[in-house]
Amino acid sequence: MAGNEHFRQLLKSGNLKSTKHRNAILEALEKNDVPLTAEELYLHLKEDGVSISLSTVYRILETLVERNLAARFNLPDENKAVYELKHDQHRHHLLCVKCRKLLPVDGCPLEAYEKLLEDRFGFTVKGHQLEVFGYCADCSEKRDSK
Amino acid sequence: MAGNEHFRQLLKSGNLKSTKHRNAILEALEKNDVPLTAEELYLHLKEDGVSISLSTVYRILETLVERNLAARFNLPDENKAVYELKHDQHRHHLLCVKCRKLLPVDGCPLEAYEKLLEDRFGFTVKGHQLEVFGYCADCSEKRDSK
DNA sequence: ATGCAAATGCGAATGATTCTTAATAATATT
DNA sequence: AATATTATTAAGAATCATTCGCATTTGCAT
Repeated sequence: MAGNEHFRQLLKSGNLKSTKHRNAILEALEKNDVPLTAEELYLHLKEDGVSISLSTVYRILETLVERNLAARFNLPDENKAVYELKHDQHRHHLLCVKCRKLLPVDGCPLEAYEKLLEDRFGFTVKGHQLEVFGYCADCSEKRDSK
Repeated sequence: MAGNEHFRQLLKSGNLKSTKHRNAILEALEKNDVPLTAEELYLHLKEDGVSISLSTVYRILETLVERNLAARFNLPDENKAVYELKHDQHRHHLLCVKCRKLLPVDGCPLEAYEKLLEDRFGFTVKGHQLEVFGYCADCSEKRDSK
């Protein structure tokens, strides 16, 4: 129950009641530190002894995204969405196309580019989505030595 | 039938037979110049008098992506995939979150960043996916004047 | 403690995508 | 130009992710 109070605050900041399920989902997202699908979250909670309905998982995630506490996006070649907590530091991910591992990377290279887009196209940038994919260190090694 | 020979070449380059349906899909993708969903393509073809099955559209798109003639990705807040032809110039898109228009932008700001990732994480970058979203010139104006 | 609004469970409904199988069409060969 | 070979397509069923509807339960202000 360590971070419970922390999550309660977070939820209050979005005008949301603090419930067992919401706390559990926030905790799972924080603990894992990589984007997860609704079903992965559902299974993690189950393992932790939290009984929950899959549709509730979806509903909670939708709410968190709505209140800007979480982000939803898609990884390449997947037809399901993943979710992660909004971090202080804006971040992206490296996706290994071989082992499908995800490596979070803090920081972002796009500030200058977005200014350029605003100047050149009169487009008001509100955000972006960037995923980089390739071979992680482990899988690169194996490929090299082959 | 203007570009037929052009598409035939393209398909041959991927070891694919040139068929009415594949040509029609390539033509629709080229003509529209923005990413389209499988269903949008299906409807466009229908309007052009090309009778095709939706599952064939999916299968052809999958094949084109496999052979690296097209790219598949997801736009924010959509749970369906869109497809576009691979262009000579690597490109990204500006998505207007208000009117949902898509504006293609040639060029890419990520070369330096990818080198940095390779150095810092030993990650071998094969590609990336970047979509920028915000308000297009038209929709920005309306917001300003409000 | 009580009541009301918000949250949840459960299963059905929807929407996108993939699969299966029989029929058809595109190419290489004659 | 006809044929054999093999890839491609149609049609709809099946699957998977996600959303919805409604009855029940829970959190929280009073």
